[in-house]
Amino acid sequence: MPKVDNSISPPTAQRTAHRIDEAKQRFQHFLKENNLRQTPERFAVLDEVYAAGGHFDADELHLRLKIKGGRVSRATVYNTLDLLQDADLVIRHQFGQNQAKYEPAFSFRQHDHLICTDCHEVFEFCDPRIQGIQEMVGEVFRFHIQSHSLHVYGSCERTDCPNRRERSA
Amino acid sequence: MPKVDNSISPPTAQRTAHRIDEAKQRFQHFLKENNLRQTPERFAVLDEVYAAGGHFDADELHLRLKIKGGRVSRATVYNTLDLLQDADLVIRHQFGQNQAKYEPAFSFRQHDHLICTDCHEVFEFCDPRIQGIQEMVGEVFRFHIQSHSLHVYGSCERTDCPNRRERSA
DNA sequence: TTGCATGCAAAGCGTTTGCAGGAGA
DNA sequence: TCTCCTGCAAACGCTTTGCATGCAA
Repeated sequence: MPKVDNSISPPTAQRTAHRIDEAKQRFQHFLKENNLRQTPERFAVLDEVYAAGGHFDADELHLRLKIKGGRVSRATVYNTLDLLQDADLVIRHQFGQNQAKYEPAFSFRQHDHLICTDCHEVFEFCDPRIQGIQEMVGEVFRFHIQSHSLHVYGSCERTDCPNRRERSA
Repeated sequence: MPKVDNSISPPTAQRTAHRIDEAKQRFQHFLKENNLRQTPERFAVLDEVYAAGGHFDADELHLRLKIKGGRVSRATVYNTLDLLQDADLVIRHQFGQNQAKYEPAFSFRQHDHLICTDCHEVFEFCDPRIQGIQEMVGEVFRFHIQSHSLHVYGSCERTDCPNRRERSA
């Protein structure tokens, strides 16, 4: 019986809306705390981050904002993503060379990533043992541990795997 | 009693020499196999990679080669590092945004990395539990697992920690 | 002799920065 | 009003590419 858990359920529309509200409040609070301005651009970025949910990169986000009619510049997208990181509202992952991705931080729980080397699709999993490893490393090296990133790379075994679709591309 | 192991012993001069020989043979074999040319530049890069040992980035390596009087271009350094990766003679790690580092692959054993967020120094550790996690993730998602990277980030607890020296820089 | 490998410099890519204009507070 | 924030474009750092020359086979 594997301890690895891949039962991260997808969000319902209701839960998504609630998450956005929660995130918005937290961002407002963060901006006020730090004497930063509440601009429409910043909230547009936050909305888009939480509306879409999954993993995305900065340029994807910029494009989505453009399509929705907003006129938020690339610089502002990057700037706001930094703020959201500081506010613990998004997490940044470096999946490889020139493959930085972000995801909303109000996730259902802490998780790690499995990346398909064929199509770069990202899956999530949880394993409680990682917490233990992290704690022990901190003890042994006398480090104050802030975070970890575990990326497992591989390719799907099933020939009909949907994430093979982009293989030829 | 922690299972985490940080007893990776440093190489002796003798062992280093042996490792270089082994690596050189393997590289020769690899080049022949793939109908690639055995150029002095390629072996100069290999030598320098194994002579220094630890983690390094492409530009550091290029600089070291320049200092030693060689005239290997940046392009060739990158090209050769790619070949060495294909030959399983170096491993590339992406420790963060614009922080790609390489290390010789004939290491003493498989290990993961602890990165100081103050000075970016990299420490190595081993934990057998990671192997188990990797296998289970492969099973659950039906993936053929190729590799993993576990990076733990934190800062040292001791005020006299040597890796704080660059903190002000 | 043949064509792969090299050095150089220019281009590429994602990200950051500088600056003038615009809008929160 | 007074800054901070924004958009734009140019700069940035690392890496890759194009092209003429050089050298391994």
